[in-house]
Amino acid sequence: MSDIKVVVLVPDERRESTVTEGTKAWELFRDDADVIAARVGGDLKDLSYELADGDEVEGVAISSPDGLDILRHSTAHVLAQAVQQLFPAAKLGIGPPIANGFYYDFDVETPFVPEDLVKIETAMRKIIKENQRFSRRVTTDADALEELKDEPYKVELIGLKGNAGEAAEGAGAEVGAGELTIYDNLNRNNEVAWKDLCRGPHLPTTKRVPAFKLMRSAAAYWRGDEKNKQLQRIYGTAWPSKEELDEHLHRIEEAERRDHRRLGRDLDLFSFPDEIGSGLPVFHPKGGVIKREMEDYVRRRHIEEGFEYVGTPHIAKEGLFYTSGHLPYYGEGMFPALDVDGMDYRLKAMNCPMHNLIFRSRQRSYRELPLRLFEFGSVYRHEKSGVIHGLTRVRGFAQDDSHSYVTPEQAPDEILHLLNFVLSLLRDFGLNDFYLELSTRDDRKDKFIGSDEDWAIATKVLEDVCVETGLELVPDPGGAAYYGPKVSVQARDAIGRSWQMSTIQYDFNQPSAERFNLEFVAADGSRQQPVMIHSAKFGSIERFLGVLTEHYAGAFPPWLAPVQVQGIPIAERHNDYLYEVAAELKKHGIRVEIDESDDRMQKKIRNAQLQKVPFMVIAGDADVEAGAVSFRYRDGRQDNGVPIAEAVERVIEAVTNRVQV
RNA sequence: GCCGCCUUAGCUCAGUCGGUAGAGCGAGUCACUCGUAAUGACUAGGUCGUCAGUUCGAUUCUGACAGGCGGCUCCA
Repeated sequence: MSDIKVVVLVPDERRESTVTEGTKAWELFRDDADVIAARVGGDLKDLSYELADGDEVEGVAISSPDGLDILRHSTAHVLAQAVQQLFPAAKLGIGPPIANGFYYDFDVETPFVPEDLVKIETAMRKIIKENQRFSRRVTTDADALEELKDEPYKVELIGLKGNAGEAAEGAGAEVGAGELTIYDNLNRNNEVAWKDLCRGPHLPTTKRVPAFKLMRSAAAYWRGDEKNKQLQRIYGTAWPSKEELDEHLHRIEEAERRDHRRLGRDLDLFSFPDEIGSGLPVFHPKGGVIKREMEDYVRRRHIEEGFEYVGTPHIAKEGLFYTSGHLPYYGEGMFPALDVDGMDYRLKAMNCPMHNLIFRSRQRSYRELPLRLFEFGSVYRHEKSGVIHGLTRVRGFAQDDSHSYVTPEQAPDEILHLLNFVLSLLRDFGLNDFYLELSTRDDRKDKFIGSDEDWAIATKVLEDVCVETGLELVPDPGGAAYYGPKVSVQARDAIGRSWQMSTIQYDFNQPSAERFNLEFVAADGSRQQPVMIHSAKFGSIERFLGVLTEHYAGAFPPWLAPVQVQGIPIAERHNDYLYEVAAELKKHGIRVEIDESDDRMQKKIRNAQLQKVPFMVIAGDADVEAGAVSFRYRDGRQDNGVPIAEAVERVIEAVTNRVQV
């Protein structure tokens, strides 16, 4: 047996090494228990990979991004084996790793119930304990088809191999594009305990799954198409250690604690009365304060940025939405027609057609451009019943919607202007972490209108502007509106979740002669067609309020807080004194309430704390005598003996500067 | 829209193997007037989501509908 040379890549070092032919990758990393796979010349391999002369080999640690995927995908195999053990009739779908975990789809007669998950988890632990070896075996299409003839979904995937573009998301983990492989799970006697079509790589053995948990089961369409059969999907999570699993579960709890639907009730912000209908929120007085503050601020900023505030009705004759193209392309998203004296009216699902009519209401000159129209437009969308979610997906909402009418030459500057404006607004509301998404047309021509050339121009304009911001840019093919491409701003919240906020869309279709036939008179006296740029800064006021609630976990910055100052008298005789302090604050527009219930002051502090009021001013005998208050922040910090004037100043300062406390 | 689960007091939840229900918090009343996250006592509050069916009898079993939750699909 001859020697071969390999290079082991360790951080900042290339370590040349001579090994005998037939050496497996694991032998290079036997001292490092964290290494669960190898990257050879850029490709991920099992640790059982047999080294070849000249290979450059790097260990893949379990906690690296690739390592986590391998761990999770391997855990998905353990899940599938356990399911087929307990439910022999279950047919396998796909089982890829996903963010924080994995899933596996099964075709079973009866959906899984929570008790099933408990049993499956137990079976999985047994498989892990058995320390089965993941063993890779190269096969051919023909052999695999024969071997897996009882797995109809796998057979379908083999047929798709090579057409990765057509396969479902996640299917790449099964077949990939290269050679077809099957992974056998071998028990201690080297008998095949279970096998699955899979590209790999995998952990060396099942025992290398340190910590996992099954989360839930749900139905999912085969290959993500609602025309296909629904399979039963089991979601799980897996981590390099028990501690990391616990931290993950803790983060989920934290997210639940921030859930705006719960906080909306606890803080008395809004509700969804059944009598009104699904997805139709009402704002209570406290939610109304936040909503009003948001709207006032956003309206003022728009006007400062050169927008003109307009107003339009909630319904219109149906023909308007045929002119705009919304009914043919977006009809099922709109509420059914209302018959008004024999004429069909529709609740509007968007504001642009009405803004177009304002533009068209008289002849426009190039000197007026860019013409920027803005309003909080109430729109109604017939969202499918299963998608409605708190304030983030509703059926009736207000868009902070604007349309800029520009010459094609002005479009890039206007878009950049809008993008910078959007970002500065979001920052004012405490969101600082963004990336952009560019949604473009795909080749489903029936979903989009306009010429290839116009689409190309529009897409280029948006893309250039995106690049100019220097922000991370993620492509989203097929995500465009039917009338043009869009860029959306995705904001990450306090616990790292990203939300689609603002959208900016380039539209050369609605102004066209076949649609609204918008025109302006150019410098040379000719009539030209403007481009319109749609933009919504928050997307929807409702949704943004929901996102902010979760971002702040209900502890809004003082300028947005429904109650900014809670006055807490230590005994009843201090009420009047606090009312004097309150009067001083109210002179400056501060929202202040005095708790004059007969609760004890400890209870009053607790209540203010639970309501997440930013400031508490507490007064007892000592404070009255000194003409001062005890000034408490909601995080528990407190300064005693603060003179009234200074307390007022502190509150005003925080509110005016829109700082968080 | 699809699949599954759920719906009992304002909230969170017990409970009734078919004989119309309880707790804690909250609310109201009273007492207490208190120095940094829950003072005490008492009281009120529920056609058990809605409508049908089975039954002597349904909150409990069955069905439909509405609403919610978790996913899938969708999100102009």
